[in-house]
Amino acid sequence: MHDIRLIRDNPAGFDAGLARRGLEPLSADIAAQDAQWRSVATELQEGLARRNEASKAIGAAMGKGDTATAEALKAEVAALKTRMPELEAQEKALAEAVQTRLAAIPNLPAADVPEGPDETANVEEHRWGTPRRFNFEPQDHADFGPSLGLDFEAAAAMSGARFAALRGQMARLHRALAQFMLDTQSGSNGYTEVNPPLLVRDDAVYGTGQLPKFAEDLFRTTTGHWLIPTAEVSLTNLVREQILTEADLPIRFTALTPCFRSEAGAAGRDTRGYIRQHQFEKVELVAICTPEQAIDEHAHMVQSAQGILEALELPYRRVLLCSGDMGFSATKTFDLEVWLPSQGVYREISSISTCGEFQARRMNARYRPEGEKGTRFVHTLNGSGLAVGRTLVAVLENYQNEDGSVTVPAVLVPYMGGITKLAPQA
RNA sequence: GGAGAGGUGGCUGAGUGGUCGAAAGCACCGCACUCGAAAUGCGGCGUGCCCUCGCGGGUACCGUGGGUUCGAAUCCCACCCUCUCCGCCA
Repeated sequence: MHDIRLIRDNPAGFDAGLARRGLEPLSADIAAQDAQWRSVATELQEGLARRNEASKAIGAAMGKGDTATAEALKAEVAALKTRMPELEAQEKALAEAVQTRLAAIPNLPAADVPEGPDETANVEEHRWGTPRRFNFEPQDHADFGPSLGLDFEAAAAMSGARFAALRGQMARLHRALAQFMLDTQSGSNGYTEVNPPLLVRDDAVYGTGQLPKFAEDLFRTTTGHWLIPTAEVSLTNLVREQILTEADLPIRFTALTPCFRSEAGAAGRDTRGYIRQHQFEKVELVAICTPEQAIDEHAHMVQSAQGILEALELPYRRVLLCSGDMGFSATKTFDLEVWLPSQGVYREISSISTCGEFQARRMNARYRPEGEKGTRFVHTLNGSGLAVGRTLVAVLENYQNEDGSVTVPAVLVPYMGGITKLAPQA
């Protein structure tokens, strides 16, 4: 959510930011709507002021027992009030129109975000690890996975496309990955482990920015709840409508949760394999901090996510997203992409964004700066640390052997009860 | 799901139709006292929005949304949430 004052004060700057996102200028339109609202609001307030004045006089007259004066004043106010309902309705409609307008505008890119229309303009910043040289043709996990317990067929029979069941060693490996990630993030990386709600109300999803624009990407229950598409929603909303103490910041949360996405706009993309599912697990990282802390928190979050890939010895690269490829609420985003040998490409496995006060405004999440009066909006950040399903795919593909087995990464062996290899089950 | 109680400022908590943005206490800030601190005393201290160059003025806000009234924290309706008891349940 943008501050209307910023648009009033610097319309050109606002439109320039939108242009970097590939959007048409909106400031003139919004400013006009806003001016109209203010004029109506002022007129309404003047009417209310006169009414309040007269009502006080009525109270005073009645206190003195002067019924005649009181009755005369009552008649006067009644006449004065005839125009009020209309003005009130107008004011409300105009205020809502401006709000609705603002709520649908994405965050503006930070100054150091490269400009570009789509992912082709993203900038690779860092590369870690060397893709393994196979002395055989590396296979697609969708091909050799099923014999290791990755069951698409049975899941499709009960749930349809984009669902999978993990069995036996495969389920264990998935759990090991999740546990390892959660332990690491809640340990030395300093994120407080949370087990949050997976079903949330409109306000929460609006707060993080998935609503109102992206309802079609979400699942909704018959009770009107939304299934979270990411724990970013639950973790960030942990501070909604709160006034935090500066000394408590930064606050870091992590959670291992299922995520639910309808993938409405992804028809035909990644239909094979375990890359794009309606339901997947993810270890999420969220930070709530002051504006001054945000850059360091972002760096720390990136480190926290990269650390997982490095511990698993999975080659990856870090990409700074260009203005046109960022999500709705982000002002700056790094993606981590892991090497998938079967496709010979790096695929997104984590997205780490700083949102400035964009989400905080929507959630009304503030803090009280020390030695300053009043409150300020917090900054919010979120990132995957990591997507468990996609990490499983990366492990399977990078650690595959010619005989169809998969070596368990060393760091996971303790989580596997000593199992060092997934072997095909005929 | 049923019955009951309740949601008031950063916190605790008064207030059941008018002069209530709201008593009191705590917390916080300033001043006094003190070598300094504590204790004590005095004063200050909510937020959003609109108008104004500014001083300042106006308006809204007592869970949320409607309604009654000249006037609503206070009365009415709906909803949300919390607590207690009962039922059910992993």
